[in-house]
Formats: sequence, structure tokens, C-alpha cells
Amino acid sequence: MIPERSLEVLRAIVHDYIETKEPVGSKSLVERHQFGVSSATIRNEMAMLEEEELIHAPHTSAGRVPTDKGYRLFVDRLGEVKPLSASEKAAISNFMVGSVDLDETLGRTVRLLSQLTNQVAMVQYPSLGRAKVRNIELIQSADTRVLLILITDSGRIQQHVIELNEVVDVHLIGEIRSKLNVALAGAALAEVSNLLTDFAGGFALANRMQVGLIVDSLLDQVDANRQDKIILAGTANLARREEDFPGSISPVLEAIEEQVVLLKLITEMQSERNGVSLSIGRENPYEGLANASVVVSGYENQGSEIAKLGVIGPTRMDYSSNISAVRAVARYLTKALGN
Amino acid sequence: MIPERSLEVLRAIVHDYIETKEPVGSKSLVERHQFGVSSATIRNEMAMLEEEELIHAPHTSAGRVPTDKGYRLFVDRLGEVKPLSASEKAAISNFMVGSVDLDETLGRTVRLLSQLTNQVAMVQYPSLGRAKVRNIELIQSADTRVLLILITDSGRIQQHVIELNEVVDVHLIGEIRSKLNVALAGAALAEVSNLLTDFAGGFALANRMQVGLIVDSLLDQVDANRQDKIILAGTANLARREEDFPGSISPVLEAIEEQVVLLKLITEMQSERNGVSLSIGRENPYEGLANASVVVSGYENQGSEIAKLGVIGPTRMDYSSNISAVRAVARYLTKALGN
DNA sequence: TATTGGCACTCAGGTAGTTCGAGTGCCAAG
DNA sequence: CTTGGCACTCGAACTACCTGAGTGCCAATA
Repeated sequence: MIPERSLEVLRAIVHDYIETKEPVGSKSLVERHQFGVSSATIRNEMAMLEEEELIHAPHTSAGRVPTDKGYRLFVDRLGEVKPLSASEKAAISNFMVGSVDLDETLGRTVRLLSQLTNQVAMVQYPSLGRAKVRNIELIQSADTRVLLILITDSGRIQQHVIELNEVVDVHLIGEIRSKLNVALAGAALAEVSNLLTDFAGGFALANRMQVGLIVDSLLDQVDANRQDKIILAGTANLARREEDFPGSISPVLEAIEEQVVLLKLITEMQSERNGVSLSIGRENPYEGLANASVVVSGYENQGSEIAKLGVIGPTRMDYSSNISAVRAVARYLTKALGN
Repeated sequence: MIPERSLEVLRAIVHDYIETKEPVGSKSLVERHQFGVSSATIRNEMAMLEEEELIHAPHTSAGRVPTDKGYRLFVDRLGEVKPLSASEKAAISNFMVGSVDLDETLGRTVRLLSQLTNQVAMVQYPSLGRAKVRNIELIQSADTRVLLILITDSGRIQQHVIELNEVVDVHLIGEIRSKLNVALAGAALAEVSNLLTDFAGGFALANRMQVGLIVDSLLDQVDANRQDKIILAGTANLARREEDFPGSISPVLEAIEEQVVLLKLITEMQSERNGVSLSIGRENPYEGLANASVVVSGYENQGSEIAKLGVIGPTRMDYSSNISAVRAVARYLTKALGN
């Protein structure tokens, strides 16, 4: 096992490197921290750490920089979580008051998180996975079109326009609507597909075509949106940290613009300690994010996790602050959704 | 007035500069274009153009670079509009097929435009200004909440959850709904406010509170969204053009993240030739966009302009291609909305 | 055995000097 | 008005050099 003092040294290196953005050498290390030993001893420690691939020297006569593995050890074993400052806490509660619908709440949340961390923030819309149908509406929106609205118990509202290619009969629409609600009210989204087998059978032959179109659209909506949506804020923060990304920030921008990539990423991340999960540098499956770290946490509604939120920044980020910010915001959002 | 040949020289300078990204000198100019004159003559012309502040030398012994004013003259007088290639046209029509609701259409449009131009693309949601009410729906979404849905004849659908603080009475909601539709069907949004004065008066005293809340929310929605929404795509293209932005791209990213800034900007831009309007470099009222140019065009529904779309890129952009792409996409979108 | 001071070594980054050449402005002749 | 010629400018690119922070290793020490 790695001895205690080596870990102290690693922690100090990570700390100083995040602060100064310069590779850190043995001498400056003993100056800035109270190890009771000389720089030569620290050098020996550092040789150990390098052996373990926890730190790395950019070139022979430079200081050391933590590797991804080093950061990983740091967050797993050493990172004390910074409590939020009073002003940060105030910012969080202020931000939340007075938003009533889901869109607005999530929009505020993502901006809040990006301000708090000075990173790119993301919030995933609640997954439909465990949600239940609360209400289905069908509204005529033009001669041959109806608007289908699906409201779930997580407060999510989805709408879609269906083109029926025939003039809409108002009574038929009403009939479909009420039968759909009878069949599906309170049903888990996962069951919707089963519950609607042969739904069209309950209608007159002439109408089955239209009913089929509507059912298909509803299933599409339940299904296609299982892979959810993510909203972002603070993209400009990336550019402000440009020097933290060797090469260019453009691969990072590309990755986060690609919703599919992001969704896959955060879905695959397993919660670690405190409900927060991290993906550091090359741990990340996407080449474009090789110099980036992702911090995410799930948030809940009615006791079960419904989606995730988090931040993306350079591997050299302040993990302690970001972890606590992400965790706090996730908690507040959970609370806000509780109402 | 500026003589014809000087204009030719300016055009050549702009052309070469866009292509090579290097300041262009008199000698390379005569090599690459068939002026029937020597480089010395061109030098004289260039001295003229510099006098007029149409071009500018970064330093004594360098070639010339167009100024904002030079670009302006170029687009106003000289820019022949590149026709789109066949494959580009194909891309446009392919992109449009099969999207039925407004969100999807606009989402596709903005991605299309960014792919076509390799710039950051933006599409403004249809302004509510001249639109008319098609339909208003009220749906109970929880014990004390109703969902208000406003559908306009431009196909735009807006929703908002209203917290009533009292248990909702289904019949009352139904009554409000039908009275609202009677009062407002076909009305221009601008008139909604007038038409609803004393709307609550038609209800029993006990219900006026709830009716008031709903009417307020509706007015908010009509009003607050007059300042519309913009969707973006291709932000990563900015980073790929990083070297085109002296200093950093971060002010540009900030500006485009700030919806308010963008909206103000494109709203103030006056249509020039062909329905396309440009804002070049420092013509731009926002400091952060001093090195950027904006190309926008309006798109229409039912014969009147409802909103704008366009691209943002470095001042040193290929104006001809971008102008024609923006114009073409605006036309296709207009056509797509026509159905 | 762990720690320490000492020492030779390395190498990125900064400074200074040099050259190179594309580009300029100007002028006198055509 | 155009042109060839010419002296001049100055950034970019290259070289050489120096500096100093940092290293690894070793022999002496607690």
C-alpha cells in the first residue's frame, strides 16, 4: 500500500497545481507546506509517486503534474469536500424561488450551476423511465392535425403535432382521448406499449387508421425520449479556460454539442461516493474529452433518481468545490421538485 | 467616386485575403489576377484604397488587409452571390422532409445552416407580433395546477404551468377555456390584452381570483415572449476558426450565449439587398463581436416576415457563400412553413 | 533504514543578434 | 497614367547563448 506521507505529497501536488497551473517542484512544495522534511526527501517520495504513475514530469527538469490516475486517487481518498460559502448558499436558494414549471426550474438550475462553478453546466431532463402517465391530451391544431400532449407525474410535458392526412373529426378525437386516458392513467411509461396493443380494435373500422397514427406517435414519444435531452449553460467558460486544454477546445465543444455523446457518457457513469460520480480525463470514453473531467450527480423526484446534472471542465479543475457545488445543486433541485 | 479599377483591386484583395488568411501584397495580386498592369500601378491603387480606409496595412512592410469599411463596400457593391452547388441544394431539401412540428423544423433548419456554412447558425423563433390566436387550452396537471397552452397560427405552441393555490374545479376550468376561445379565436396577439379587459367580470365573484391568475399568465406569455427565443447550432465551428479571432473567442461565445444581446442585434439589423442584412465587425454595437460578422435574413409565413435566421462568423468570412446559404435556407424555411 | 546536504546535469524559456524577403513608397523616364 | 528601378522597412524565422528551476544520485549522518 502507498504510505501515508506519499499521499500527503500527492495531495499537496494536486492542490498547488490546481492553484498555480504550473508543474510543481520539490522545493516549492516544502516551502508552501509544512512537511517536517527536506526537499531531498520529498524528491524521493516523488520518485515513488512517479513510479506508481500518479504524477508525471512534462520534461526532465520540470516539476510534476498529476496524472489522471493521480487525480482519481486524489478524489477517491483525499478530497475533503469544501462546504459551500454562505453567499453561495444564498445564491442557490434565491435562484430557485418562483419558478413553477419544469422548463423554468431546470433552466435556472443549469445557469446557477454554471455560475457557481465557472464551468460548463448541464442538466438532463427527467428520464421517462420510471415515470407514470398523468394525463394525455389531444387537441386539434389545424384541419388535418392534432396536437398530442403527454404529461407525466414528474411534471414533464411533451408535445407533438400529428399529421393525420384527413380532416379531423372532433368527436372521434374526443373519444380517442378519453379512451387513452382510461387505459393509461397512472400507468408506468414502460408499460404503455403493452397496454395499447390492439387499442385500435375498440374503434370503428373506418377510424382505425387515424387511431393507429395517434398511438404510434404516442409510443414514439414515450420511446424516443427515453434517451433524454440535456440543456447546457456557460459554454463560454470553456473558452475562458482555453489554456487548460492542450491543443484546442474545439473537440470539447464538439463533444458537448453532441447530445448523444453526453447522454451516453452520463448514463454510463456509476455513482461513487455521496451520490456524485466523476470521469477524469482519459477515463472518459470519448477522445475529445481526454483533457476534460465530468462531475455528475443524480437528482430525484418522489424518492427515486430521475435524471442527472453536472459540470464539465478541464482535468485540472478544483474537484472539491465542483463536487460540493454539484451535490448541493442536485439536492436543492430534488427539494424544488418535491413541491 | 471611386474608379472602377480600384474596386476591382479591392475585390481581389478581399478575395485573396479570405482564401489565404495572409495580408495580400501588390506582387502576388498581379500574379493571381489578370490586371493588365504592373505591380507598381497596383501599389498606387492600393495607396488610394488605404487613403479611403478601405484597406489597412498591419505594419509597414506587410501586405494589405480589408477594413470593416472595405468589407462593407465589398458586400454592397461587388459581391456576386455564389449559386449553391447541387449537393448543397440536395442537402437542403433532404433536411427538410418529414418534420411536422415547428420545434423540429427549426431545429433541423439551424443544424442545416451550420453545416452548410461551417459557421455558428442561429434561428429565431417566430415572433408573436403579428401572429393570431388559433387555440387556447387549459388542462389540469395536478390538484392545484393547470397547464395553459397557447397555439398560434404560425404553428408555435407555448405552454406554461399555472399554480392556482386552490384545488382546481374541472367545470370552472372548462368554462374559462371555452370563454377564452370565444373571446380570442382569430385575434391578433397584440389585441389580446385589450380583449381581456374585465374578462374576469363574466365569472362568479368566488372564481375571479383563479380567472385572474389564468388571464395574467396568458398575458405574460403573449408579452414576455415578444422578445423571442433563439436556437443555435455549430458553436464548435467558432473554436475551429480560433485563429480568425484576434485575442480570444471567449467574448464571442459570451455574446452569443446571451440571448438578449443576439435578439437585440438581429432585431435592429435592417434588411439590405435581397432581404439579407449584414453587420460587419465594428459596425456591430457589441464590443465582443468586434471581430465578428453577422449575416441574417428574415423568413416568412403567410406572406409576412415572422422571424429571422442567420450565421455568425469572423469578419474574414466568405460573404458570398454565406449570404447565399442564409438566403436559400430562409426561402426553404418559408416554403416549409407554407404547408 | 530513512533523511539530508551536496553536486553535476538537464532543458524549457527568455534574450540578443542575424539574416531573409516580401512588401512598401517614391521617383524619373517612357 | 504607367512602369521599372531602387532604397528602405520590419516581422518572421533562425541561431546562439544564458539562466534557473528542477532533477537524480550519492555519500554522510542520525
